[in-house]
Amino acid sequence: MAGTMVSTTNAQPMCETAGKIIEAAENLLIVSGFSGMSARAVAKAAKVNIAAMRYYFGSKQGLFEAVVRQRIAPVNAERLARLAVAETERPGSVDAVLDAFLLPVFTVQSEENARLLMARVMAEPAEIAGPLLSNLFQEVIEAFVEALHECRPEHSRDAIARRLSFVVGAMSFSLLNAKPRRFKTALDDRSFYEELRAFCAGGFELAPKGP
Amino acid sequence: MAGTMVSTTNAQPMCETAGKIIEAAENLLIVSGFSGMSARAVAKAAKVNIAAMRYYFGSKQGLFEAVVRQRIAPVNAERLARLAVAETERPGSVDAVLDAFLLPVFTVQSEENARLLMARVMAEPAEIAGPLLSNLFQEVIEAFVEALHECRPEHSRDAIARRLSFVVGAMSFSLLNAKPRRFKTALDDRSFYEELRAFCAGGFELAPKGP
DNA sequence: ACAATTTTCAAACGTTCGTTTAACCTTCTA
DNA sequence: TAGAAGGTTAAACGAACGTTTGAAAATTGT
Repeated sequence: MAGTMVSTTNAQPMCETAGKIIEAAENLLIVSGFSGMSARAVAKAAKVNIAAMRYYFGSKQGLFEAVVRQRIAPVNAERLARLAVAETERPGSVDAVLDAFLLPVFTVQSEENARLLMARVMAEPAEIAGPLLSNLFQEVIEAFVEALHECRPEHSRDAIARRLSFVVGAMSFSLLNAKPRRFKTALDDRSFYEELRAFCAGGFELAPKGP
Repeated sequence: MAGTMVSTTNAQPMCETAGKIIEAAENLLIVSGFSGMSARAVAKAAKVNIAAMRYYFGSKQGLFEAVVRQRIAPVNAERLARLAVAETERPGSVDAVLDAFLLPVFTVQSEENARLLMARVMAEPAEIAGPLLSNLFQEVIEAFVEALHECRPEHSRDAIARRLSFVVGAMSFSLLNAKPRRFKTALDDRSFYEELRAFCAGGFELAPKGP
């Protein structure tokens, strides 16, 4: 067997070198995406030999998946935990379910990088991040579609799933474009989150009629 | 001067070779993104010599911009045209403004590729598509922010701009993920559009109170 | 028909890519 | 003290990258 390779499922302390690689890779991933990020650039930014990447993560793709898992898994765990609470304490509330889905993105890791990475990965071509994201999100999506369907049984599960993808898109895209500021908007995280939640919650209301 | 280079502002008939290159580049862009698409792969898919790319478009980046402009410019022109109509015929209607913004994506070019390309480009890292998108969208965004602000003057222009970015994100992301079907949902364009419009329109309503 | 221009081509440019090898250094154990 | 194990390194692998060259082919104008 070649190398030790840090486990992807179990979050062991992780040696200093692997940590530096992950941190550097995350920063480069956010600005350049997977294909635009070179393994050599990661090694240089981490001030580490390039062979260390293979030693710890096997390949560039392995490093990518480690970075993504480390950021997304805790967010999704928190989502499911909050959803369970919401369903017992505020059953039938779309707002509560949306809070359970959206809030962890802003709270479980305080760094902006956590949100930027998530948004960047969501925008990655399917051939790069597709299977990984399917694994990471399948359980969460099923749970939230079911929960939202119970709040709004007049919508089909497919319609709910579509709306949930609108929610994810609204969040991801606006996070990605907060930096370049194509839609000029500087705002603290709290206010931004509340606007996002309000927008998404409104999207689940039944359409009101005419002008 | 080296080569002729097809103009980016003026849509001349364009010779067959340049057309084949654009078409091949578009298909590869959609699935791989800019960094993941190699110029050689484009030449091979277009069954054209690789030097033809430089001859007509100057560089890989030039080809990228030509592809994007050709698809997005007509959509944005139609958006502004429809917005003008909406403002005179249904003043103050958020639905009408959102229709003006969203419908052209689904109508001015019937091919699915047009929508997929737009979504893919929106997800491209800023260092690749940033300046291009700023040029292409600045006028449209300003016009629609202003129009929406007149419909909902209780929201600041910044808040409106943020919500518009939610709209763009909801559309882009759900288009990108319609193929890999992470959010499983197969739907004809018309129904998909109506759900999207309903969701976005709801997002502009004032938040209703609790449960 | 010829000359001028535009378009296409094979071939190679130098660079950078992700990956791999094999040797070296450190640390701990026998 | 010898050796095994884990960690790190410089150096190089072949392949693919975007770009460029210079000349052949095709087209155009006269």
